[in-house]
Amino acid sequence: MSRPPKKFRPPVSIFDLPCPPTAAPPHDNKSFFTHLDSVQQSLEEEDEGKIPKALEAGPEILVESLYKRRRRIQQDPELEMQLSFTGSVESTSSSHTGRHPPEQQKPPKNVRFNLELNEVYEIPRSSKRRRHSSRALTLPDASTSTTTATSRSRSPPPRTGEDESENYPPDTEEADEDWDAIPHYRGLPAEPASSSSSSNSSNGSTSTPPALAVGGTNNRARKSKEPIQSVASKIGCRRKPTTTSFKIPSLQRSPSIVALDDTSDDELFLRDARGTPALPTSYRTDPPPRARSAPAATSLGSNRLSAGTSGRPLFATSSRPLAETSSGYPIPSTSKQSTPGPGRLAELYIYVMPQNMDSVVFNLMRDRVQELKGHWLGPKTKSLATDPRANTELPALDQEKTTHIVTSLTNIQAVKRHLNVEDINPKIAVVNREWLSDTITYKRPMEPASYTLSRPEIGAPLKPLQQDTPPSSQTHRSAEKQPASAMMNNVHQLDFEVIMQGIQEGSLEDVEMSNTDEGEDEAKDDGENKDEPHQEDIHPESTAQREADLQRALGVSPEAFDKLKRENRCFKCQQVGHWMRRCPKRPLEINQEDILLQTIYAARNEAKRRKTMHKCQSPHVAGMKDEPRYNKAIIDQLRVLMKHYDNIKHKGSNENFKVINYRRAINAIQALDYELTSEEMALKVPCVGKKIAKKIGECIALGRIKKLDHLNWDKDRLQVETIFRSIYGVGAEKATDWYDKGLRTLDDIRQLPDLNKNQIAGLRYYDDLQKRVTRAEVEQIAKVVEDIAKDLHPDIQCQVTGSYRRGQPDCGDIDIVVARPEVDDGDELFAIVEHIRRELTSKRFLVDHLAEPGWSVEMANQPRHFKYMGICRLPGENSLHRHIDILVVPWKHLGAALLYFTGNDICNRSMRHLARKRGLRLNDKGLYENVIRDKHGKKINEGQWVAGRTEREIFDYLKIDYLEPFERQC
DNA sequence: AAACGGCAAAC
DNA sequence: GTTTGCC
DNA sequence: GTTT
Ligand SMILES: Nc1ccn([C@H]2C[C@H](O)[C@@H](COP(=O)(O)OP(=O)(O)OP(=O)(O)O)O2)c(=O)n1
Ligand SMILES: [Mn+2]
Repeated sequence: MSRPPKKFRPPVSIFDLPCPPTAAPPHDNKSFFTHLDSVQQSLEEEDEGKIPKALEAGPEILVESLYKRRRRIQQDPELEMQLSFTGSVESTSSSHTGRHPPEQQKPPKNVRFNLELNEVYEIPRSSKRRRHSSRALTLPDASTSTTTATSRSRSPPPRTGEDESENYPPDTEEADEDWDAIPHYRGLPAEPASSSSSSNSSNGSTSTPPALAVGGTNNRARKSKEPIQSVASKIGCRRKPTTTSFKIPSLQRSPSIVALDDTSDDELFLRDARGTPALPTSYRTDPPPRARSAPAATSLGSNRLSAGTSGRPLFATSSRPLAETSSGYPIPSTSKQSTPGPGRLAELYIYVMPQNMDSVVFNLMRDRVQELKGHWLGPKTKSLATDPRANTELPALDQEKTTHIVTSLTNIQAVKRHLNVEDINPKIAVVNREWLSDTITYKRPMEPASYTLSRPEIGAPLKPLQQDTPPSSQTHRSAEKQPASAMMNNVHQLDFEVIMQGIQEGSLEDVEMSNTDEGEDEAKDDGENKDEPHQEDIHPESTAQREADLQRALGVSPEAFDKLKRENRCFKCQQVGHWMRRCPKRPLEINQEDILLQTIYAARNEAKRRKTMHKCQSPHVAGMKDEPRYNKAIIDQLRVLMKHYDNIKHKGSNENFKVINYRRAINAIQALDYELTSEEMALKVPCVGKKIAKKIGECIALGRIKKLDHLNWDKDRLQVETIFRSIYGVGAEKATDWYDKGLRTLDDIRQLPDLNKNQIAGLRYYDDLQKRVTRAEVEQIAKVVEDIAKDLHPDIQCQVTGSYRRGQPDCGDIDIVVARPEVDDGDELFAIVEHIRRELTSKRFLVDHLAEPGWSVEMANQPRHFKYMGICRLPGENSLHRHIDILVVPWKHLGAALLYFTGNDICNRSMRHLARKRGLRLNDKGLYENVIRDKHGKKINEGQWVAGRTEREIFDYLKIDYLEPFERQC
């Protein structure tokens, strides 16, 4: 999407070095530190009231500088208020905008409605983001008891304690720490099957070495004081003298590398020692009242509030006051304008504020307004990739011309602040976005009083209206107090509108959209609360039709449907107390819903049932590999077939998925603990369909899959290409390419002049890399990395992931996730990965680099991660070269990173697929909601980060049972 | 009939 | 921009 | 190749 980040790493390859390579510690990352210096300098200049040098240094530095400055300001809410508008940077917004030409902003026609929906059907999402934005250091003992509460409290939709207990069956409630699942990891004797997971879990959490956490607290407090200081500490890191001795890790002691605590504690959030964002206290106290609909006339008084709106009943998820007609339809602004039609908006001069709006939606709004001949006064575009922290310069507000200010902000102060005005002409109506939605929908101006901001005045007492609350007794009670008609109009109507849309879109589950901030998580720091009540788009002309459709879709009789409606019951579960969109039964049972997850749970149940996990958790036990396996012939033959298809697959064809599915099927069969004795039986196995079942049938009957014999495959090609592909950096294409060129052996390949550096390394260490790594060696290697990392910061935490964490008996490589409590800043993390890389390279532990992370100005200070991939080797004559992957991640992404890096790949793909089906997006940083995709499934916005701090959080959000790492062997 | 992971370096 | 390969 |  955007141009590749500027890497400052010179294109020199250390692979040009003579063999055996001793990996000259590459080039210091000069520009990174140059950058740090310049940032520090400009900060100091700013402190002295000078114009920062950076102002002359070009946009990127400027942005950086401003950001730093902003961060400092954030520590002082008051200062922040004053300054949040002064630091706008033309260059950022324009340059970003430039990368997204208008036509890209405009999605294809068929997406539109969707987008609009996204905009219209938003669900208040209380100030969850805030809670993510900074996190108190979790003290080990506290964490144990609060972990579950934490993840619960964050699981949307909000649920009551009652619901939660439903959702947290005792056996999944606990024990997500691997050192419990894998006792020896901690140096404990393996004795797993006996101890229940529950007793294990508390053990695990509390056994986190307290020293680390405590040290972290102190550190954190110091570090967070001043960005300058943190910059300085980075520089200090550069100057850190290189230690010379290389310690051979003790083979006796188990590495203490297991200290990563994959838990969090929201309750401790407020005492965040790091002093992160320093949000105004009103946003830090929790829980912020959620979903208040603006009592219409409260406080926009000065901004043209029409009479007659206050006192209207306001219900549920809508802030739109009801018309007396009980129709619930929006009220046209004045009678004289009430004839809808094109050109009806010609008298409107609309200023739409981009804050808190999805760029796609924003740009759609603009198009619609212009189509309807309205005048657009706000910013012309909002680009997809604009850094939400950069204050984009808004066009000045024309106090005379403007008729409406449309905003997603929740209070008038914020509006003024963002517009950089003292006051707003009372003639200008300040309205929420639903005003615009309805105005567009009905092609005529709506009555502004029905669309007031949700929190007109900061600090104004909020009416304790129940809305958007989880199905709880409380909700229930108050809900029932509402006149039924009102509730119908507001809630049920909303629900079936939304659901109908979902039906039309082919998915019931994907329609839940929420507020539309985009971009990376909590970057925003406005004082705004996000729980603006949402409004629903109402299409009177089609309501009846949709209702009928919904009734049919739900499979109930019209009478029953009517009854549900009358009695305010959830359409889905038919219970009272919540509505469909808040139905705790949502989503449907996973096993019915997602076949891929079926394979996961098959593996899980298998693992549990057999209770053999302890075998593979111990390094000294052969593990699953040697276990008696059922269906061996079937598996082996399917494997051959898969390999064949894998090799002959052509891009663009189905072969890819064929192979994937073969793999799934094979894995599913592998998880069985019984012999397949018939085709029908095989058909029941997840991911085994007609064709594979038939082959299995053949195998059972004849001992051989017929296809294998009639395959006109090129056996030599398969064999050779398989070898080629086992070279790191070589895939199917390259292998075929080489075979076609007549190359047949590794030595042939070694002669090639145009190998890339990964292929060179792959060849150089080919023999070693083919060998599996014992768990014991993984631990030794991890210890080396951990020690070095802790040299830099003693509170850094490391965790071995990959197949090791899944308890596999041996590993293809070493995968390590590194994080530092509370640290999200990419620059700091980069300093960590650089430190590890440099130190271990100079110790000759790292001998080659396969992929080194790059730092780029554009991404400065972003909460990003860094992946290092290289070749390492323990000291000693006989040690082999090993592939090592080190992932340094922001603290807040730790859970997502662990989930991703623990795998296995199938599990990841399944979970991502599931997320996707629900309109979410899962990656190694977290779970994002509100993702809009084009018709090819390509995402067109980032979505909002909603989970990722802990693994459990992600499982919770996806509403699937937590899977222990060893249960992720899909 | 339309899904099937996400990312980024390399091309 | 698309392809290739990786986790 | 399998599933919804
Ligand atoms: N196609 C893939 C491959 C890997 N991964 C993730 C999950 C893996 O667990 C993790 C590490 O990748 P590895 O290649 O190291 O795989 P494993 O550690 O699972 O197995 P091995 O024993 O081969 O290292 O990366 C993924 O998401 N998708
Ligand atoms: Mn691995």
